[in-house]
Amino acid sequence: MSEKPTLSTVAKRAGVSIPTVSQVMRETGRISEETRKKVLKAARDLHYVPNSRAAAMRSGENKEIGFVINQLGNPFNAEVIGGVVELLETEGYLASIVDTRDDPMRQNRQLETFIRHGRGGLLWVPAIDTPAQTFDLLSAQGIPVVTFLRHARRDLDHVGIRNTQATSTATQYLVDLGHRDIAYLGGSDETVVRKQRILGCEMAMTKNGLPPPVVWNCEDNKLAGLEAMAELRAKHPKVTAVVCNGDMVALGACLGLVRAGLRPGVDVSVFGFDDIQDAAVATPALTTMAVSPHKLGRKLARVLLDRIENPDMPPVVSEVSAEPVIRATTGAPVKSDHIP
Amino acid sequence: MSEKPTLSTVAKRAGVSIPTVSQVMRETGRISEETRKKVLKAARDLHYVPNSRAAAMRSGENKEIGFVINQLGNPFNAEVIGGVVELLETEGYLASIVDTRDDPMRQNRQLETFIRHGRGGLLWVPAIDTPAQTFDLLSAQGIPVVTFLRHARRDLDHVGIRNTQATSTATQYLVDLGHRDIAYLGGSDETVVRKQRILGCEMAMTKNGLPPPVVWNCEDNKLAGLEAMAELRAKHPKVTAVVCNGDMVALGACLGLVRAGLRPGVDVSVFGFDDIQDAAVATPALTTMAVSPHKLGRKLARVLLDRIENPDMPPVVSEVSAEPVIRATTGAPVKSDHIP
DNA sequence: TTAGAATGATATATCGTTATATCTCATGTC
DNA sequence: GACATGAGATATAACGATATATCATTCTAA
Repeated sequence: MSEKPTLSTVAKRAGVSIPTVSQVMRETGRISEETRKKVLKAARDLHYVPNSRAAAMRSGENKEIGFVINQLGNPFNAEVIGGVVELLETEGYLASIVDTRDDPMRQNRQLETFIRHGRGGLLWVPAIDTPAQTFDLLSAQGIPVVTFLRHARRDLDHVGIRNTQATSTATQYLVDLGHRDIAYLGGSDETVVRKQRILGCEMAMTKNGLPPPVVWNCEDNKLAGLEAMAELRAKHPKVTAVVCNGDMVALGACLGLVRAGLRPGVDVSVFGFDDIQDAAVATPALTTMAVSPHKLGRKLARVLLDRIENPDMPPVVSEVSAEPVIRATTGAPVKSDHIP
Repeated sequence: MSEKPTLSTVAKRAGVSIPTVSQVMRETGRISEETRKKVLKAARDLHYVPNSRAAAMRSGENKEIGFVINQLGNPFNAEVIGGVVELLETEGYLASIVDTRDDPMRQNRQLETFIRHGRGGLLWVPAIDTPAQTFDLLSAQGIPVVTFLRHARRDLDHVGIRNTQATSTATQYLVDLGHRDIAYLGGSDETVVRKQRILGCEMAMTKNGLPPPVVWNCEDNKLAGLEAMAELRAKHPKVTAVVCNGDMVALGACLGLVRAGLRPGVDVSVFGFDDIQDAAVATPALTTMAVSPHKLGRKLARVLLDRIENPDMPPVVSEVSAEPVIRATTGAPVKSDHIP
């Protein structure tokens, strides 16, 4: 109802000057106990909350962070966000998150919006086909930026996953079980992440003297995974195991198998990626490569804070390993299928 | 790398005064074509992006909105957020979202953070047991606030769902199918929302001369729903249908039935709420009450923008109806169970 | 020819803060 | 008693923008 309280309002009510109130609020310790009490009482009475943007303008210290992500609904990302927010909160920072849906135009608008609205640092999953112009825009602002998952520029800090290593591990596990016809399922984009994952799968196959995997594209959600699995089975009936681009696809693939009267983990093995919450609850429970999204988020935030504190460090790259979690959707191939 | 470009930087480069650049950027139309071009070129060369916080400070117009929600991971909420962001974007607003996880203390910190960081309006799902002090804080700032889902204060604008009507419809549908022993499953909180939903269920029962439903608490996620269904069956074996507090619980309940060797929609009927994406994909597909979260989000944003435009209107309350979507988890009760 | 209007640019004050410099006393020292 | 010392408060300028008032010009009309 009433007008927003400011330093001036509080100062008037307490009968002191504006800088005095400012000093009390910032606890500089140079104000006598007596006036301090007067000021604090006035501030409480008026429900005064400092305006940190005005403060930021003067002092240069800006504690708002922007997080530009490619898919907000994704449960993995949701947990990453949780970790980011948690760490930033403890340091008094506020994070705002926007979803590019992998549209470079929207992304450019959003980054500009963040700059316009004065963010002190940015966390960023660069959209597919991000133009060079977008990177120029960012570097012209001299604002700290950390890329996440997709390592786009070497002159920017980066936090990501050891993708190649992860899918290589998953593939090797399937080969050790006895699988020979393995496919890579999911994704349709040309991202660094997906290329690395496919590469890991290929490397493991080659190392074992096997042909490279069939790569089958589809969007990263359950429904697409369900349909893609059916199509893949139709075109490549010999495939006995699939390494998936993500758990959503993997869960969809399992559903697809069940609908076709097949048992995931017995007739066809399915290996996921991410270890989202549903993976453990699903029936059968999903075998997957796990990275703790929460930890990843915390690390991401930490790298940004380090950069803010120390702007002149050389670029930092921090990659986290994924660990296999073996559940029920993987098993040895059924022999009879191989002797027609 | 370089320092952040400002009006002053651009003005110097273009050889004009600061207000001139400001006018060009704001397209007031009072600047000659010739100087306009000069200025625009300079701005482009420097990758100048206006600082809207400095602008907001002077002009009072603030296009940043805060959204304080109780559960960010929830897919229903994720879609609401999509709708909110979409509408706000078209009007040049930026939304930042924080997750209270229904903790009143955290919520208070977050609201204060938003005020501190100068938000021009707030969207808010009040946490359970929000203290009066929090409302005082908000009203002292004179900042536009719209509550969402949980209608806490009559002097604030509100957007929500017609909960009582919705569960009444669902329950009536089950009664019409022939069910007599119906339970309400899910939630453990004392929120307005849940009370309204239980009330709707009760009203429909009473109207049909039936006893009020058994109310069985559990958290709003799949795993909890799974366990709760088992417990409910053990304690109340006669129950042939459940109305659920949300789709996550409903899906969990279905899993629980399957694990117990029962068929959802045949042995026990399950009615969800929300119509999240998984509801249609699940096997069997979930019958549920659908509200379009996307539309709801757009409406929510619209109400806030109206309030910002017209601060002196009386409080607005806008409630949206939920529509039943009949799928496979509901059906007539099996007769044999009733004639032991 | 000259007052008056219209046009295009600039000067200045201001938003809510903080940094820096300055001021006013009381106190202590020689 | 004169002067330095320091604590506690305040005056002032700045951050990056916009609103308002003002200042040159040029153009129009009597």
